[in-house]
Amino acid sequence: MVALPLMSGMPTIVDMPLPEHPRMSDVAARAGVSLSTVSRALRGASGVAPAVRAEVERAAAELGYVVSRGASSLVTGVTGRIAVLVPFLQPWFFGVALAGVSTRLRASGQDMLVYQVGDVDELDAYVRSLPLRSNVDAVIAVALDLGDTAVARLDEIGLPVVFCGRRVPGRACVFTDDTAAAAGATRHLLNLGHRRVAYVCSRDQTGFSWSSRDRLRGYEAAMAEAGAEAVVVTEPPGHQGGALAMARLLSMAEPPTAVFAESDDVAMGVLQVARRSGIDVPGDVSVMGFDDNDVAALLDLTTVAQPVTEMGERAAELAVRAVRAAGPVRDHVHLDTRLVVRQSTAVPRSRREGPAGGTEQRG
Amino acid sequence: MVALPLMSGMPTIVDMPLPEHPRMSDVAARAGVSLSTVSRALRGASGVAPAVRAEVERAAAELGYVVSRGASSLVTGVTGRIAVLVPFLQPWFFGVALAGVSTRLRASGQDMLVYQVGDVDELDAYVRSLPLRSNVDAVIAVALDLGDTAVARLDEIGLPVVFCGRRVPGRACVFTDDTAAAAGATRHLLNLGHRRVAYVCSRDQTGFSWSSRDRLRGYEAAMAEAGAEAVVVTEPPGHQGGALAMARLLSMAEPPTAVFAESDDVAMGVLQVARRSGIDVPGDVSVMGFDDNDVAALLDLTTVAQPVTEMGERAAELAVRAVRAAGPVRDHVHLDTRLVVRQSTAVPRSRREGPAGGTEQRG
DNA sequence: CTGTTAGCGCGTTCAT
DNA sequence: ATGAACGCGCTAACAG
Repeated sequence: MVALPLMSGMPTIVDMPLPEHPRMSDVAARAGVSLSTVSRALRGASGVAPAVRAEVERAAAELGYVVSRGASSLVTGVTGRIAVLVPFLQPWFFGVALAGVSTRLRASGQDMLVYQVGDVDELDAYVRSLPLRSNVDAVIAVALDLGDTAVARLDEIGLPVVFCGRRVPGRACVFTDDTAAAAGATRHLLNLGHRRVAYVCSRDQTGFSWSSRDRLRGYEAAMAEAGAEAVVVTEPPGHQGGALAMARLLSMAEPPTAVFAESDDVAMGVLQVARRSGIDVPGDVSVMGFDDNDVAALLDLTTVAQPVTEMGERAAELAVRAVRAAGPVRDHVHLDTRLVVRQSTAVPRSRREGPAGGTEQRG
Repeated sequence: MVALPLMSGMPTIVDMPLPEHPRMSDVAARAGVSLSTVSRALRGASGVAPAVRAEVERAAAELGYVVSRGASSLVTGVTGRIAVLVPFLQPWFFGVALAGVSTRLRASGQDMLVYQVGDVDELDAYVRSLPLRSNVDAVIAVALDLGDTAVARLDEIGLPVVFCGRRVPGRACVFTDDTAAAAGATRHLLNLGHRRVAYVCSRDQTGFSWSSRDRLRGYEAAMAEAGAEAVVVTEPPGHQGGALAMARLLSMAEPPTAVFAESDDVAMGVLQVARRSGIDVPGDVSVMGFDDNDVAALLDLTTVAQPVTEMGERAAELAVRAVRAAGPVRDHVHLDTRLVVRQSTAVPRSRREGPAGGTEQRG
């Protein structure tokens, strides 16, 4: 083997192609000032002569220089990053919520780190060991119940937490009143004249609560209030669960005349089975959803609309505020839902054909 | 005002509540070794006596110590973060793709930074100034055409780029053959006996390509091959565009007997208008989608399925490899699509009622 | 208003 | 196999 004469200190082919990014010292040299001045100027700190500031900015622009966040966060402790925890990434809700968060964070130049924590164990693993240490400035938990231990851990680290989609006493959170909304939706069905109103809720397989319990409570309250008997069917999440639920409801001795599904997704399974069974909606049965996702409009589904994008934006807003305040932010942001009445709900057949009379049609 | 005797150097109430995280020196002290040894041990580097390594790990665990990525990336240049660029966050496709990326990155302990770049200007702004400098190790562009200048800029910085959902010569990418898939879907309709097959494509408002052009090409090729005349209707994206398109198609002198929509989302608008117009699907008109999103199954839509989750996973895989290799990775990962035949496509009515005979039903 | 100094927490040479 | 020094790129205290 031939010994190649590689003198150290001499540039070799190896270190030439490194496209060395300009550093702050390069900018300083070009602008003819010191490092601190560059730092101050670029950071918008006070105490820099306007002319000097302009000169520094020009030099930076010409060099294509961008401050290294990694380096500055090492000393400031601020990373410019915010973590968003979601149980799933696929469902409509989370995409929309993330879009809201993203929009808000872009406005303040923060970056969005997204973690999918499918079950409580993953969540725990995330909170425990992974990348919290000097990795993010705040955490936004979307439609997620962080356990007490997880929250305690975040507190210990001094990391602000914002809950999005769930009301948590004593914590920064943005939420809608699921219970009241579900009660309102149920009352709408009752007011139409329905008595047998069934509720389809999804089994909580992952240990999280998707506001599921709250909606159930609202339904039950409204039913009790009206003296009607609650009929609750529990199936797996998603439209498949909705389909299973509807199949079960249709095999009851006295099938319901109205079905309130926990979410639009579930409602779609209900609609599918209804259609395939030749059951007219809303003629034979009314169907109510929850969410107002983009398919709901398409299917003419009456549903409860939540301002999901705004929830994301507001949650991000709280997170940013918490970072800036460097102290606890405990705001509760309560957003309104609204009932969107479409074609999937109507007066029950019994009412139309009954003694009340009117312009009802038969056959 | 009373002057408070605050001696510097003396701990005040201000710096006491800071929940000081343990640093590497704390671990070193507790294990009775030096910083370098702790660093080596925790990083799994060679040259540490097994006993010492165990001792260090124990000390770290007891202190709840986690290595600061910020600090280590300052010296190694590796951030452990990968940026994912998406044009939108809401559509089904992106949620699923992100889930794939997330899963793969979790496996190697990388974090996922998500940026929504709604139009080319935002993209440019992102690539140009924002957080690239020592902020991420690689970039995954999902269903996005990075312009040449943007790519050149990333090259300049030395940041690996992986394209997900689009074939880019000379670049790492994972993709499906949209042209072939669209051609296959079109041929399926032609083989059923349809001659007037319309294509609904969405206007590219943002300057991005959603594989739209490729699918159109496949459709046109298959039509030409069969000697059939191409009928292309262009409308805004989403199901609203699909609805508009179907309305236009239905007002033609000779409406098509089959409609091939660029995406399932568009197809849903087509289905909606068909249903509202009392047009039977597939009796009067066949409808074909593209994507196989979760609603397609619900609506019995025949469509082209893409392995979106796998696309995300493979893209992340390439990104991780590029980071490790520290050199260019140019793999092309070609994934297969498949036609999912459901109830929205069938032999055209003319064929069923025509001279071919058979067990067709009338009325 | 500006420059100088001293670290932020860690990886990486070198010695030993 | 281990430890001491140095520096990653930047900000924060000081001095001038």
